[in-house]
Amino acid sequence: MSLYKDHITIYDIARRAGVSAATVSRVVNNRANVSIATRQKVEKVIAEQHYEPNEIARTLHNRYSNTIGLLVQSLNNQFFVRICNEAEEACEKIGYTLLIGITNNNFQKESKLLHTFLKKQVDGFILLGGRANEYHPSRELIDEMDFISYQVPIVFINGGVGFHNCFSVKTDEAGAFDKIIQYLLSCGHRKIALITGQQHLWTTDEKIRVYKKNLKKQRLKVRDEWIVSGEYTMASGEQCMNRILSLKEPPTAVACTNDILAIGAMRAALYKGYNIPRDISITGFDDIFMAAEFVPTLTTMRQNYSRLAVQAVQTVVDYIAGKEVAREVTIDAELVIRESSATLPGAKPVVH
Amino acid sequence: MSLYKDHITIYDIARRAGVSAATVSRVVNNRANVSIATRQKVEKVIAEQHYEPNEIARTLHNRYSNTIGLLVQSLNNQFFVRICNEAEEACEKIGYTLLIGITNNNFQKESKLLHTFLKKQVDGFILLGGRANEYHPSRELIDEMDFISYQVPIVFINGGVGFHNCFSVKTDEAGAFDKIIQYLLSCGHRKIALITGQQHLWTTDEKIRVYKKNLKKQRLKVRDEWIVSGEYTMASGEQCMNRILSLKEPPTAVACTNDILAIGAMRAALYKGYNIPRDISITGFDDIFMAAEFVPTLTTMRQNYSRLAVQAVQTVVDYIAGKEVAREVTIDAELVIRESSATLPGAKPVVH
DNA sequence: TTGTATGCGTTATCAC
DNA sequence: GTGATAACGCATACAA
Repeated sequence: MSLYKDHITIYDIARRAGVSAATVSRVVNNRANVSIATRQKVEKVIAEQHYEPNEIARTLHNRYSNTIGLLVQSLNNQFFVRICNEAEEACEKIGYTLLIGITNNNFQKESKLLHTFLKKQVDGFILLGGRANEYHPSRELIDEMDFISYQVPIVFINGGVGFHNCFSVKTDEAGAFDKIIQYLLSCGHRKIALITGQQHLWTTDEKIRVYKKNLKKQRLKVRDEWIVSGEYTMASGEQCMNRILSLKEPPTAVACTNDILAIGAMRAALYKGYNIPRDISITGFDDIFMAAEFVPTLTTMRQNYSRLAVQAVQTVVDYIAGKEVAREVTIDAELVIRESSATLPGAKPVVH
Repeated sequence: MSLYKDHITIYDIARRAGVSAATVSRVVNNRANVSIATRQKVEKVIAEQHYEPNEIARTLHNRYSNTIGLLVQSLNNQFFVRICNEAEEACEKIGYTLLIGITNNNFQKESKLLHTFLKKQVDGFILLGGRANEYHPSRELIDEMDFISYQVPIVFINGGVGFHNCFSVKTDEAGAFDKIIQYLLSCGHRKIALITGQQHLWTTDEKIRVYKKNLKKQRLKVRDEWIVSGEYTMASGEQCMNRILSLKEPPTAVACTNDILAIGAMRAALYKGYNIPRDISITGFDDIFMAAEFVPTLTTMRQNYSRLAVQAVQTVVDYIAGKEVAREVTIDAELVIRESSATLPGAKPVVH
């Protein structure tokens, strides 16, 4: 490897400005104890030479890299993308760099990235999706998280149940799903089916629970064949919907546990010639961009992306600054009514 | 900031193993000149202590961080996301880390990220979208790129015209757009409109040129009102399409310069009650995931994401390894015929 | 206010 | 085959 990197260092500046490296450092870091004359002299040389401090050397000395590692399951789900965007912005605002790692829901890769980033001295982790969302994490996973969180803070977004030493920022998924199911009920729907992604994920199981609870409260029968679980992909949403549409007694509404599934479900219904929402209502969860772009547009719960991300970043930063930090923060979601859901005759919808 | 980081260092291992730090380093780096006995002894301690070398210190010494910075315009366009994914995978395979920065098409942010990453000692840059796509880059931009590329290699993906010191990996956009226009012509379409994003972008202007060239070759009139330019958003695609549909003499086909625009165009047509492709054919460019997910699915040109990304990463790595590297690499795209385009009576489509 | 010396964790050079 | 030492670029404690 040819060594062609040849950077200007603090010593070059010092020599040219006729001062010591320490003084240059003071100027660069805006320390008070530098005379105006010296400061100006040094600043002039810095500008002339386009000097930029070496962050690697800084990190080695300071022990802090001003970098946060964000491990995300996939960037194919716009939900994750929006969180990344917001987190990146939040980081930039406070002079941090966000290191994004894509795990592809591959446990090994997730583990590898965790260590790679740790070796790069990230100051903390934000975990989004992936195995941390398991409802019942394995002993091995817990051990790994303990190993990491012993060194730097870990913040989960919408996940991380059962990791005692970590932090968690999450949408009030139960409350949010409650809202949308109650909305469908208030629209007069009595035959409501449920399409979910993988079970045993925190975000899935909570919603199934809320769905059942609401039906029971309305004294409606919970039918097993109306609860169809696949995985969180559009193709799976289609398959689940096809299953539902082929039932002897199809429902009038289908609630999906995320938007990707809902859009898959809409595709399936559209292909079979159904009119949405006239023939069947469909709802999602997340409010990804596509929810407003598909035809018809999707009724869904909007997660507060910005607050989720900002809170996660802030938690890392506050923690390493030694501040007192809440172990768990819950954030509300908002019902967004669009074209994919209809009100049945005689009903008057209630929005909470 | 409380200093709670307290890592195990090579000296800790050395002390515990009863050897010198130099020897531990040799073991860690798999150097040959270490006796088997010593090696095993050291490895045992490393495993026991869960020692992981500090990459920051390594980078400071080696001058190489094994990190590549990827500046991307946005992660909301799935095209960019796929490139990021592929690049990240390519990096991981060769022990590199990909540092993703999101510029939001904000020139200032792009510039800032460039310097931030440089200070973090990235070994090279990959630039995806953003101002580098300008057909005629400003003097100021060229100067900035020169400043950077003097220090580390810069590789543009689908852009970077006019930066003499940089590298470029690009889809053969002209050839690819040629294919899809010729396909539409071979389907019998004679009235073909064009929807584009911002002009003065390399990727836009090339396609306009190819569009005009093909019409002229067929002795078809190039009508100004059939060339509608907006920006690369779905909403803009809708607006452009509405403009086209309100013409006295609407076309039978609309070619769009990317998939996002095409999906916007389809939305607009669907809302007005048009049947696609019976009433009007629509084509895109890129083959993002949504192209296969929208109803109807979109006929488009598939860019070779994997090759684009792998080639870009390889270019950086080869260059810093001192190898001879091609300044420009062009990669073919592939026509993907789906539901959104129809063949007019009597025509027989030709696929190149 | 400024300079000197030292350490951050690692690797390379040079002895032994 | 192994160890001592210097250097990477920066920032701080301490001295002046």
